[in-house]
Amino acid sequence: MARTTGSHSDITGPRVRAAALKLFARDGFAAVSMRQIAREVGVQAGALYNYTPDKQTLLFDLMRTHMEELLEALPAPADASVMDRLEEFVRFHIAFHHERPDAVFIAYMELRSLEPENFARIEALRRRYETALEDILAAGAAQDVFVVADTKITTLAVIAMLTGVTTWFRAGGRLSLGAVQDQYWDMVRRMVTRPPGGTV
Amino acid sequence: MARTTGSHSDITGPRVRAAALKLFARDGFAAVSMRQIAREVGVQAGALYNYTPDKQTLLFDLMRTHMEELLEALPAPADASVMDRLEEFVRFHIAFHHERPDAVFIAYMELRSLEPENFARIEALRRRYETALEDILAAGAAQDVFVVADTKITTLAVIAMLTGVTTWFRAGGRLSLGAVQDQYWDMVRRMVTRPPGGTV
DNA sequence: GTCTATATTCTGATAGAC
DNA sequence: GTCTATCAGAATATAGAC
Repeated sequence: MARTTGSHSDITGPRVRAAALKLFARDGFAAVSMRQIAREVGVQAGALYNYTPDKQTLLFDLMRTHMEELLEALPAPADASVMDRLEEFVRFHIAFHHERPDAVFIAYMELRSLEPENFARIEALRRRYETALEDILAAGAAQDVFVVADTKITTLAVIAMLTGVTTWFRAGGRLSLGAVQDQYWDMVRRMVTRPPGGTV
Repeated sequence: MARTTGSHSDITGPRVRAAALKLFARDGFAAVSMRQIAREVGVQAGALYNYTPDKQTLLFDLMRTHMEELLEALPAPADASVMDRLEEFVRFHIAFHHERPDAVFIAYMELRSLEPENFARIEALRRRYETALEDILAAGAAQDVFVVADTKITTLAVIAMLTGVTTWFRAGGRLSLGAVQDQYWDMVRRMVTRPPGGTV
């Protein structure tokens, strides 16, 4: 119970964010109190305010950091074929989201907990990510490599499908990450292409 | 402000559930207070407890009702072809969920707000629904009509993809409900089949 | 069946000692 | 930088009048 004195700013800051990430993901932003976060970190509630001006900003910073890391890690448009670029996107999305289940969960479950200004900023980052996929689909459609009736709808459909993986996939289960990536790539590929010789 | 006396049990009960459904969907279970629900209905907070023993039960009843209605409306296994049964499922899912965006949203956003026993009961209903789709896919795979590497994964992928529609589709927008159903059915069909003559 | 009033607990956030 | 103590308000739920 002690821990009465000492400087821990370099350590405590990340621990506050880690605790908030874990608890927000498990119970939801509104259901988690600052005291719960403090207890998880091992400090008193008042000490949290050395690391965030308020609870809302704590949530926003978690979401913004996640989206920025996602965009930074996203493979840049290469001069590879559209088929290879799509495959790369699918595998990237599954792998990246698998490594950060809590952040992913928060990023699209807690959008409604954001105040309007913060919501707009996160939404803008999310759209940039969607656009990366939409660009690939549009390029493939233009080249007649993909059969896509509506690139916007297909973008949303593919992302919804891929993000759903995080709700059930756990390492060490029946399937390896690679096997899951293989299967989803197979489904996405068939979804947007028509094999040579097809009659429909 | 009056409304001081009178019997309204037949009217007020449904209005309490409607208000809770709306507010839970918009702000989340934990973020909505009983006072807010009461204000929406036009009664005092204490009066709500004539219609629900507590807030948790109110949420549970909303979710259970939704899942039961979903299962009841689900087309029964017919002796139609597996292809027709799959198409029927896809169109049904989109149409049914489109009619009840609030209930759908709550049903899979607020699972974590349920106490363990209630969670188990809702989860059981959800699994029955998934099984209906999985049965169709398994039957189609057995008949070599569908190409499905893993029926469980494909089931989850299709449901995630279809449910995602509710996050963006609004009647009166760019696309009609029928057009959306057509496009999703096209994507799902390609996802699980290989056209005759395909070489891969 | 709804009201008013209230018990009890918890909330986010701040002040000041160390 | 963390603690203790506290403020002001809101939370769920209940009791009893009408």
